[in-house]
Amino acid sequence: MTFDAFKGLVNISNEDIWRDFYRQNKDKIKVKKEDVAVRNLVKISSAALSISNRKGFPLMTLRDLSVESGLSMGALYSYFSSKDELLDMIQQQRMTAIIKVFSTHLSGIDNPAQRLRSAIQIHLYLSEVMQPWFYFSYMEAKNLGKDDRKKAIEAEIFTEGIFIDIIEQGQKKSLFRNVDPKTTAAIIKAMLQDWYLKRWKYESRNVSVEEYSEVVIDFVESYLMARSNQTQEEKGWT
Amino acid sequence: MTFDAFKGLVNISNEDIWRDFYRQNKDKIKVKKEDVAVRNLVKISSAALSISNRKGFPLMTLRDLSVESGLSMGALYSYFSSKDELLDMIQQQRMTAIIKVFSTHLSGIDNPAQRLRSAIQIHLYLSEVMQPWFYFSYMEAKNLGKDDRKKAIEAEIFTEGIFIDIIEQGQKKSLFRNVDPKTTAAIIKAMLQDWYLKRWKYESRNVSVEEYSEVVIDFVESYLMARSNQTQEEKGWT
DNA sequence: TAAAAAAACGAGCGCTCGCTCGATTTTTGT
DNA sequence: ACAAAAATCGAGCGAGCGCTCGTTTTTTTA
Repeated sequence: MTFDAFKGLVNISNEDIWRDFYRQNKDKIKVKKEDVAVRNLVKISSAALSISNRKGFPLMTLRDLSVESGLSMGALYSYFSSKDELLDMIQQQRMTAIIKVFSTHLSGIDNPAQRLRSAIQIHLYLSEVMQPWFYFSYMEAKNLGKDDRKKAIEAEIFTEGIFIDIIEQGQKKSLFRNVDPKTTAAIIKAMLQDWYLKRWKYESRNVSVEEYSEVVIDFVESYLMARSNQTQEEKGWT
Repeated sequence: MTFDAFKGLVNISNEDIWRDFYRQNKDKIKVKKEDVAVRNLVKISSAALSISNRKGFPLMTLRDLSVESGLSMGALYSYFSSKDELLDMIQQQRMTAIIKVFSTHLSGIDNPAQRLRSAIQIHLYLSEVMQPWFYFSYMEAKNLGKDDRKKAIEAEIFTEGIFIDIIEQGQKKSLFRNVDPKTTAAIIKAMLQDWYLKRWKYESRNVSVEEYSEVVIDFVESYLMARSNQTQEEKGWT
């Protein structure tokens, strides 16, 4: 699947995401009219992500946010009750989106090899569509309260778990060699994260998300398919 | 080389590092006696890294630092002239150490395959010895001023450049297949960084730095040695 | 051992932060 | 068109920040 095709499919518009959020949190949000609330939630989250990716969430002041979002201090506090709650809101939205997209796009793919390729591609494409959110969640994870830190770790474990399962399935069917599934999955995650953490690098080198995706898949397949009975002498490594 | 052997060899004690720093910055530091200055610089940097790794540098107050280091506010300002300068000091020290250790341990190794293994191992072992520094530098990079941000990017490019060179050498000698050296090096870096960024994960799974090192080397060798004329049908991937 | 030099001290300054709330503007219902 | 309801406004608050500097304590010198 090309990235453009994926983008059309998921169509995770900020508006949809925040409309859902608003409906689930009508009691907390002081603004009564849905359209007004959704419009401003989109403005607020966009501004918050933009500023945070520039200087980090702790250094973002609510006055910054007020200017960038075009809302007054008071108006901002109609949508959240503290700066920490704003942080929670953004984290929560990202995790919901990840789980939703993964379960949608992986269902029906049974072959472990194909499942692996798809999972890598989905993760990369998703992080490309929602780059600021991914970057934000990763970099600000340690500023969360302990409840939310636990949630962030669960999210890390969730996506890693997808890869662990796939690798174990492939090993059971003797498609992959017997490497440690957990460490392998951890390394795959590291590769996927680099895409949104070092975007400046790949952008300056004109590496597209499709190209990066191919390299990662090739990397992982090479590792999982390497002939384990091949000695180092045969490889010419010594 | 085992990790313990490496640890004995480098012996980068905080004291040595800060003694060098003190001698190079006598003019800026108000304390005249070397032993007193070095002792306190060690205390300050240790405390700063400890607090920062807990809550991040921006959220660390100088009162926190005062309590944890055992020095008064005034005493702290005998060693640096602003919180930003403290950040610079720590960054600067890390980069000096990296360059020093790499050039020492890679000189004399000519075979690209062996050089690759050594470079991976050195990077992992070094980040293990200096974990708080590595973690700190990575996470606080975007809070630097633009001059120092440039330095941080240069450091990223420096280590990546080591791997790019090795890969190109290996390709020239036809030991490695013709993959893109830059993207490959970037992915190797991502693997190496995961070790110090997600230490909690590997610790809880009882993965040692030696074990992780073996997996990364295996991963990278598999990729660089994969037979490019092998079709997907042969691999059984379809 | 007492004067001088060095180091450490910490209350307090000016400032910015997160957040509040009475005043004001905009939208809605009739 | 106008009153009621909803939404927005932004000056101002107390807390806590980075940082200073007159004072005190410790160490060195002779």
